[in-house]
Amino acid sequence: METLSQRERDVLQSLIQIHIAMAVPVSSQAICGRHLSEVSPATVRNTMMDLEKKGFLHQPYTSAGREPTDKGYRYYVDSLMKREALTSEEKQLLRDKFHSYLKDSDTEYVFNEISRTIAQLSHQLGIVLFPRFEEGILQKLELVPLDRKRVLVIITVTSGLIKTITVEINRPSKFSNGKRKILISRKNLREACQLLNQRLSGLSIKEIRQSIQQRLGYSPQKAPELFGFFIEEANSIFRFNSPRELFLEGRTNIMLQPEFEDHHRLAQLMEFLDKQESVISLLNRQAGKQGVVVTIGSENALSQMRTCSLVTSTYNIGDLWGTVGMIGPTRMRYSKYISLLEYTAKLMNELLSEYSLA
Amino acid sequence: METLSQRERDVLQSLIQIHIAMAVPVSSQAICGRHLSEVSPATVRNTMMDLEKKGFLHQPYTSAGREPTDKGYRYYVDSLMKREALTSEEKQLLRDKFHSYLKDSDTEYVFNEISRTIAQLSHQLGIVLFPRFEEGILQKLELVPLDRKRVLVIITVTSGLIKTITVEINRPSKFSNGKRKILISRKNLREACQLLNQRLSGLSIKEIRQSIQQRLGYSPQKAPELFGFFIEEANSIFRFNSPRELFLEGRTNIMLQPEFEDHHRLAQLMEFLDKQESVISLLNRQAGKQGVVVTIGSENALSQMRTCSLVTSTYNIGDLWGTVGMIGPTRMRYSKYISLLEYTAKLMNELLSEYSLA
DNA sequence: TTTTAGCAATCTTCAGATAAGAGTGCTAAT
DNA sequence: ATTAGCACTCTTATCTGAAGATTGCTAAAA
Repeated sequence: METLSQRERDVLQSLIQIHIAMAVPVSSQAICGRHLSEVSPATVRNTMMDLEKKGFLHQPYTSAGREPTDKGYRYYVDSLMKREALTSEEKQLLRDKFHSYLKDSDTEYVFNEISRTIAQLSHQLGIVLFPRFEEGILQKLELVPLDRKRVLVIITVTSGLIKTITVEINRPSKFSNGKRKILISRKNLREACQLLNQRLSGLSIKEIRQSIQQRLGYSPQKAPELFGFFIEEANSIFRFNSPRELFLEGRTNIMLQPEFEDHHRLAQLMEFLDKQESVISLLNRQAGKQGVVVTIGSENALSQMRTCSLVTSTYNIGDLWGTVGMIGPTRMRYSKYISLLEYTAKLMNELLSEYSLA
Repeated sequence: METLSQRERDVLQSLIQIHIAMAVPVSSQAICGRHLSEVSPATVRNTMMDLEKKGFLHQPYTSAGREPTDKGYRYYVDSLMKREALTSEEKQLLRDKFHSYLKDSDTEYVFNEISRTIAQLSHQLGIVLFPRFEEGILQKLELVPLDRKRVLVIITVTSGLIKTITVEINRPSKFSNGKRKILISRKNLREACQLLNQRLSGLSIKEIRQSIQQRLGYSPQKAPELFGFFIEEANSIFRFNSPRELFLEGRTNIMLQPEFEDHHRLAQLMEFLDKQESVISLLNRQAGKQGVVVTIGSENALSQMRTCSLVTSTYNIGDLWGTVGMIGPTRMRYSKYISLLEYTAKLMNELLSEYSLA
């Protein structure tokens, strides 16, 4: 990492703090007025020129104040910024909110409210991505007959999280080529269920989907048709990429930021946010990183995110993990929001594992 | 309804058509140029004055062209507009899309895609509201043990739609005041389940929630604790107002309309859309109406919707019904979009009932 | 060598002025 | 009842100049 003189560090830090608060290019005077009153504006100006040459600042036009570049923010986040811890009131507020959500045992509701809370406290866009169910280890699989044609598959992974999927057995398809009808009897189901559990439990959902064919083979000893069906349909049964895994709240917060006065830029971002898959894939790049991760502006690669920062943290529910985070303009209060996400993730780790989630 | 002369009707219709296409105040000249070439602009001007006096038109400023008022649009939709049927290509496209969604039997995905399709074809905001499960008649209720503490409740209503809810049995609560633990044995569950079905099936979910106390009483003959639990928790078990009942797609479409150049107005609308409950309650006002319903601008009462129109239709899945619709500026192509929603609802009626939905 | 004061130069922003143009409303003629 | 003609109104775009913010540079001071 590039080294900066103490003076440069002071100026950069001060400038960024002012810029975050005021959302306009910062002048040498402003810096002296607020933080560095011991030196003159001229001195600060000289330092600013140096910082600009090194790529930490940028001048929107000749003889305007300076704004931090993405590189400037990066340096700030990595080396300058002092974390602002949440106050005990804020922590209590968060705890209380979590407990009130959890009264309702509807998982989706809980996740949605969490993203809403993040949005509320940060005035940014709050994000929660459902735990990556695919990575979960199958604990138990149950089959419940619904009617003549449909079976409910209940998949429990070791975290205790469950997913239910309705499958239609006798739908016209390649497999049952119009001729044989599979009988859904209690007995059939019980046998199939037992065998599936024997063969599949302990594997991750992903593994199951990928290798069910080999694992089960076409050994037609018991309940062969139901088996055939599961093998045939494994891809859709064990696939969990529902668009409903992603919870975004607080779009308005972002809209109201001055950097999105430009209508066109805003439209681009919103279009991007509307495509859940692309947001999910953005979040997946952060997968596996420890702690809170900040991705600033152009570090995001995607053009729609060029002027935005993404702050994320991973949370864990048993052996499953998901992502919680926020999106806002690069000019955001990292020092506070990092703590917010850290604490939110911690609460999720603590509280969500203990409760029933479906 | 107010009666208008043929001339007035011609002018109003022509003006609205032009306004929908051009998004600017319409001049007398424009009307003569496009539709009423047999009369002079001066004549049209006179008629426009009459229409303005009657409240159908409005002039943004002296000596500008005219725009339709909400009343003008209302008259247009009720008496002037010729429905534009979908072309057979469009119908086929819709059918194809539906069939491709239904390959995946994830209900939420299907509903989400439908709202996305509406958005795509109309360039407005597409809306789908999940069927009102509350109105459904309970067909069957099943209890499946998940682990020591949790039971999965599977509720099937007569349409065949199902919902699953995880309930935690031994959570600390008013009811089990810290002392007695309810045992979740297969036998206990089977008995409770049987009894619940006996007493509750044939009732609507709403009725069950409201009157479960009376219906089950505290008759502690069999599985008394489990029973007590269900009575105690009926309100949360049989409540379905998940925020995930509402599917909105295509926010960007609306943003790009010229009427939302004003940032502040846009922010207000988006804030409104972000509060799912308020959108749901807006949709619920259309509940029970037949066919496609158009609500124009201030007819919506809500200030955030003052400049928008809501077009909705009801669809049915068995005995359940839901709402599908769109939101856009009052200046929208009603003639086409009404047909679009009508056909979409028809497809939903036809296709969704036959498939497994969970 | 580092810091600072002083100052011309640069660029934005805003208010006001002007010109062009679109469209109406009115009047009088058809 | 319709229309042509025309003055009038209001918007929009472009330009201007003044005010103000802020810089970069130079030369002096620390």
